[in-house]
Amino acid sequence: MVRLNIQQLFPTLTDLSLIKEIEESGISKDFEQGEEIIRKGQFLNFMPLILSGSVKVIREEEDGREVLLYYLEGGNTCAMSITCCLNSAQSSINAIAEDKTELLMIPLQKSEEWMAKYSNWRNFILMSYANRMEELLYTVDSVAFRSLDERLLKYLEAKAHILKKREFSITHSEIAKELNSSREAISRLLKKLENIEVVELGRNKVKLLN
DNA sequence: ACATTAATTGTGT
DNA sequence: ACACAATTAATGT
Repeated sequence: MVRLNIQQLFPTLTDLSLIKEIEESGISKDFEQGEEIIRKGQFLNFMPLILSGSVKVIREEEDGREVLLYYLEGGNTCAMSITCCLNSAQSSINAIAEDKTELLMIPLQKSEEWMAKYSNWRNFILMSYANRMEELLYTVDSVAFRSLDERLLKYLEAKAHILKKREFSITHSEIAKELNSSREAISRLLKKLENIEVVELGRNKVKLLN
């Protein structure tokens, strides 16, 4: 059943002997919602493939400020871990399970071995790297050029997409933290959105309408 | 059921 | 951004 998952989730991995190797050396690991997967400063000795659930990738400052970089879902891999693994550097980001999440940990040596051995694997890594880069550019310019209300709406939509839910239990200050804004600003914008009938609010609750 | 308290949200400056 | 008010949920009595 792992094989089925891998073929469905990672359609570019067609080489059967590669899939067999992945099955053999991948270690599956479960994370509960909210659990830390990778901490800033940690050394990585594996490459995580996401089988199910979703992961949010956060950039965090020492003073507690943070920005949401992007979400990863089933079929993705963490691009940061690639950079990190190549030069055995410390992680520069935090990754948190946004949902109940299942990962397949690929030992670093295996990944390197497969890079040389399977063009499938090499392309997969390259492509996911390129995709993440794209996502990242998108968030960079939304931070740089978009107003906070646009960002808030995008944030909610991205969250809805990733969690496959339109209603979240989250507080205004948690949202503010992820967008690196203030709680008051978010409260006020959310209320505007509520008046425009775009969202419905409650304590610990934001619901996207439409 | 009611009172107390803590957390979350609202508002004016 | 700050200070404080208001509201809501959780908990104890």
